[in-house]
Amino acid sequence: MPGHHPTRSRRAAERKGDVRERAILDTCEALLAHKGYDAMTVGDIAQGAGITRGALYFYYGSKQEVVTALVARTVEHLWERSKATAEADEPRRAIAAAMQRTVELWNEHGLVMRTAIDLSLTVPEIGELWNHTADLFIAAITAVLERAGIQAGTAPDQAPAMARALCWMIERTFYHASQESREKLQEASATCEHIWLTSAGLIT
Amino acid sequence: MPGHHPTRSRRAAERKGDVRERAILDTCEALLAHKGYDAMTVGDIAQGAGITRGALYFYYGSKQEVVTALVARTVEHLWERSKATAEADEPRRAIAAAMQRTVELWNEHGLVMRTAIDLSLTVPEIGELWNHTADLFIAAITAVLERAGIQAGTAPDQAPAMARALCWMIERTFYHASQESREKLQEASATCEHIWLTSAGLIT
DNA sequence: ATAAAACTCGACACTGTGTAGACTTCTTGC
DNA sequence: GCAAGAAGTCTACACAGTGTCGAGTTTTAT
Repeated sequence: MPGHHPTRSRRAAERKGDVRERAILDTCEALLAHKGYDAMTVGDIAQGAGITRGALYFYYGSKQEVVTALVARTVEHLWERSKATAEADEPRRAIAAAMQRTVELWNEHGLVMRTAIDLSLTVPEIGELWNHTADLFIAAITAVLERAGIQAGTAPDQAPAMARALCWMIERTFYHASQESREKLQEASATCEHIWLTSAGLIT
Repeated sequence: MPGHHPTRSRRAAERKGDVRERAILDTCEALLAHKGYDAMTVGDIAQGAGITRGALYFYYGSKQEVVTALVARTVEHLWERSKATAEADEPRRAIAAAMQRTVELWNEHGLVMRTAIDLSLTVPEIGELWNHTADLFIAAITAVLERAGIQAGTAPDQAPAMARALCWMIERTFYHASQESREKLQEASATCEHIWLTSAGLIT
């Protein structure tokens, strides 16, 4: 998204602009925390990053672009973190592990994730980013369900459709719980895990 | 929310202002459909309702107030519609009925409901309206779960917590599906119903 | 018929956005 | 070590949308 770096030479580690870019994103994240997206102006971001509005527009073309970059940075971290999924595990264990990892992700990045969800509709690029992320999770859930004996297929009571619904359940439940406290998040996780297990036929 | 009607006499059926108010809300709903909340300006709304911006501010203090009123109108309709719930029915039948009714609600009011959800965070009044609505649904789901034999209590695998998660699952799944098509909505409904039944222990 | 209310309008001040152009500071090839 | 150009920074401006004000017009009740 940073628009103006046509040729970045091979050894110029840490240009001044890279530091600024990071400062902008960090400031944006901080502001998001106590002002919220709407209240936060690009002037605020610039000031927080120690530059003027004009200078900020050198790096990002708009407020939306800044936030999009922030979401992209975070989401990238999510993927990184989730790549190491113990896919080949026994279903019950896989589910527990997945839920635990998700709790950690929301504890660390809840704020940005909530913002991403909120802006999915209005900022198409963020929507795409978030949908892609959701699809990864849905695929993972589908895999576990199938390994637990749920039929693969496109009917509403078969693995992919159920995985989609379960994914949205987790997203939404965590979205709300992460606004409250870490304890609520942990409880919410237990509830979601229970429903997931039941749906997979792993609890009578 | 219409701020300036200190005394409305008892028989004055259909003041001019009432008609305007309705026109404003209708226009707002229409604009929401093809422009979206952000793109829609209060000038647009006023123009659509056949008055000037200045006149609109006589009825509503801001764009947010207009949309809040629209959401309130719709949500009131939801409650109306849901009061007639066949609470005393056999669980399986109650679940099927509830899901069918929910599909109808989303078919009719999907747009406003989606907007309400999107604005829940940024507009506290809408958030409250929507949370209250959700609580009604959660209570209804809890009742069904308990009648199906799920323990009442506050633990993560007991009725209220599960009802909450199921409610968010339905909300989110319908939110996405209603953006696509009526067919998707129907399928999504089937999936949610299946998970609900399973969680209630009504499907092996 | 008249006074109060309900209602309407155009003009204004303010805030935030995004752009233009001039200026300074780094980098790099020679 | 020194030009040339890329990278970075700034002030000033034009513009769009919001919300307010005060002066008017219409409706309603008496």
